[in-house]
Amino acid sequence: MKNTSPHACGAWQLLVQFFFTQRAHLPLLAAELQLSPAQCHMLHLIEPGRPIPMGQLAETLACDASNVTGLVDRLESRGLVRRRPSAADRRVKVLDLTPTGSRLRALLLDRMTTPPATLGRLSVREQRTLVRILTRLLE
Amino acid sequence: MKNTSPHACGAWQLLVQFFFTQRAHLPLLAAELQLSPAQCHMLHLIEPGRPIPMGQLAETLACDASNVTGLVDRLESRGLVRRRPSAADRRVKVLDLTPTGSRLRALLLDRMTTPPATLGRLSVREQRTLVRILTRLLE
DNA sequence: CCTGATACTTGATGATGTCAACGTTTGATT
DNA sequence: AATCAAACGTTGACATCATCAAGTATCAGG
Repeated sequence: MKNTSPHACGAWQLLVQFFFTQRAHLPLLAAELQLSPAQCHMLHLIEPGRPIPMGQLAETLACDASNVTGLVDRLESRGLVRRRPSAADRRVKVLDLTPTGSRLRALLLDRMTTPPATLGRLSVREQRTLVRILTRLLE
Repeated sequence: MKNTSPHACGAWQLLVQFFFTQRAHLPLLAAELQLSPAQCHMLHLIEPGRPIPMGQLAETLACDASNVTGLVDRLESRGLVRRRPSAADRRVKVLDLTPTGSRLRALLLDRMTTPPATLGRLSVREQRTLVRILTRLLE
């Protein structure tokens, strides 16, 4: 099958390599913002002005719902997030960023998406190619 | 500065996106092998036949040394890893995979590096380009 | 109404991760 | 040679992350 061509495997291995590298860097980056890696992941998923049900977070994180409860408890106690009952279904609670949370999220994304020096080694043309390919890859 | 060109930022944002997606998938993949995400990370770092000091693992994982102690305790109690005193320096303990650990690691890497269907959407030429670019990116 | 399913919470438990303190070993200084 | 500071790994205390089982409240269909 075409998915297991040598080049496809090689590319994916490199992406996995990248994943583990980032996984090791995240705790350091998170600590600078007084956050844990899990909280960074949460903050990344809650877009400002786009309230999201807790259940959907649990599904995206592929974790138990009770885990989300605890994570939101801590984020809420720090004033980063608000819990609101949904108007449509009073079982679901919808999360939204507070202004503080929104600012912290922006800071986090800024730190995370500031490209490392190694990206400067690519030509602009290669950078554009990389964007095009990754876009197709991630849908 | 050239690092913050729009294309470089865009590319890095996509890679961060990829990172969080994988971060959500890892627990599921790990559970199939009766491992935790952290244990997967450890196993990924210990190459068969290449003993590695615990301190080096702590540095690569950017975590406290005592954390490595606990992780290795569990891996060792499951017979995946061996602790040996280093001949050169009796303070350091060197880790090596057992045959069982080596097999499990191979299984893990196989699952992780099996490219998803979306990679099939790229042409072979694009796959090759991706490999070339990522290689430069990750050193 | 019931009844079952869904959404979230709670409590118990284990794994992950940090910090401070400790014992051992090492290397350099004196 | 004796000492002393630094390095390596371990231990214990503690917070967080994560799962499971059980519970409460709400919804939707019969």
